[in-house]
Amino acid sequence: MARTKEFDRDEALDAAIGVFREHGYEGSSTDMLVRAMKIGRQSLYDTFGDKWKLYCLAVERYSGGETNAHIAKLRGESRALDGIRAMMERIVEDAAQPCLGVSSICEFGQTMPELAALHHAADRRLKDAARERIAEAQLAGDVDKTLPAGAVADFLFCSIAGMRIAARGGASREHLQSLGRLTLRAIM
Amino acid sequence: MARTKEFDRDEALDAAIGVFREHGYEGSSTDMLVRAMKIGRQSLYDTFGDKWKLYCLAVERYSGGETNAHIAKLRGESRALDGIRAMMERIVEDAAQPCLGVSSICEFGQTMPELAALHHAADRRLKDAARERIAEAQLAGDVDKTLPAGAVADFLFCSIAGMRIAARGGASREHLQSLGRLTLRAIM
DNA sequence: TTGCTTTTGGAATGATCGGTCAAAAAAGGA
DNA sequence: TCCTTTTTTGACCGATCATTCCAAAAGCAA
Repeated sequence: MARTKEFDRDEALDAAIGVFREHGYEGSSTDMLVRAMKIGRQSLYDTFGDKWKLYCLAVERYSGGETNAHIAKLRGESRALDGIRAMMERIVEDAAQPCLGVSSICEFGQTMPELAALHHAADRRLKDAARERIAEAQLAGDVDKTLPAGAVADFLFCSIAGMRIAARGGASREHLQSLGRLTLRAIM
Repeated sequence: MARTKEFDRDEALDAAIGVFREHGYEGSSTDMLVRAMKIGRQSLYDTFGDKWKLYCLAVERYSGGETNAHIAKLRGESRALDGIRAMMERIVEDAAQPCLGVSSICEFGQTMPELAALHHAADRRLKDAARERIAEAQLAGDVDKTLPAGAVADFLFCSIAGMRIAARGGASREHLQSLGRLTLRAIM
């Protein structure tokens, strides 16, 4: 049971996430990855298999973290609508870095089953949490009761994806805030 | 002034657009392009320069066409709100094929000035036309008069981008229709 | 036909790709 | 100290990349 240095796997994965977010899968070379992850080339292959497996792990970790962050904001306020608003505000705050989820869907669509499965899993978890809080806001009279909570959740995440594209396309902070406001307006 | 066979330049460009839409820039090889465009490899380089110039031409042609289609729908109805609705319905109709504009922004962000300039130009033309029709709908009492027309236009295109991501992620037609409905609801 | 131009296809360029190999170096436990 | 395991390094592999060169083929004008 010999213990040696053993670099931090999650830390390396985070560095890989950074590269993939910025350049996509095809645009990221193994050299770029190795350099950013600050590990030896062989360590990458020993630890993560190959570039594609590393990418899938990166997407899984990234969307898990993003989902957690979304849910934390959703549940972080006592009033449900405030939680929803906090989630939208976080999007504005973090819009400077591109979203790996959006990038991955854009690059591969539904052509890679294992990737689509990852997205589907994260999506369901996120949508369930959102629907719950939306229903609560509807009971409180803050969100239109005539709208199906699932449709509202889908709309929120559609709008979030659009805002992230807008940000990647150069939209200013004020611009994004305006988009967030109109999104909330749609569900009230 | 010798006239010879001379393949159709626009037709070849359309074929290239098809490849780039599906696989992005990095994911498209010159072999794939040459095969799809049905021209010799040398003709590609003689006519379009190199892969990057071809990509820029493809994006320019694509976003020009998309902008025209959007504007045609916007102006195709006598009632302004109906024009806006028609534009949103076209998104649902054509969502099966990925959008080269979204893909290009996602892949390169603002890192390539010539590409960013293309997007900016198409964006402005589109936004101007939309703002005009939105103001008209506001006068008719169909769109909330308290919202700045420019902000409404931005919101519509943000939502359109989100819907296209959703479609690429596997959203059904009904799903997309619901997103379109909620988008319109936001501005009324 | 004779010419000129355009298009084509194959071969070849050098660079870079993802991935492997083997040996050196480093680190901790004994 | 020595031993074991992990990590790094750099060379190396075949494949593929974008691009170029060149000669053959094809189309049109005369």
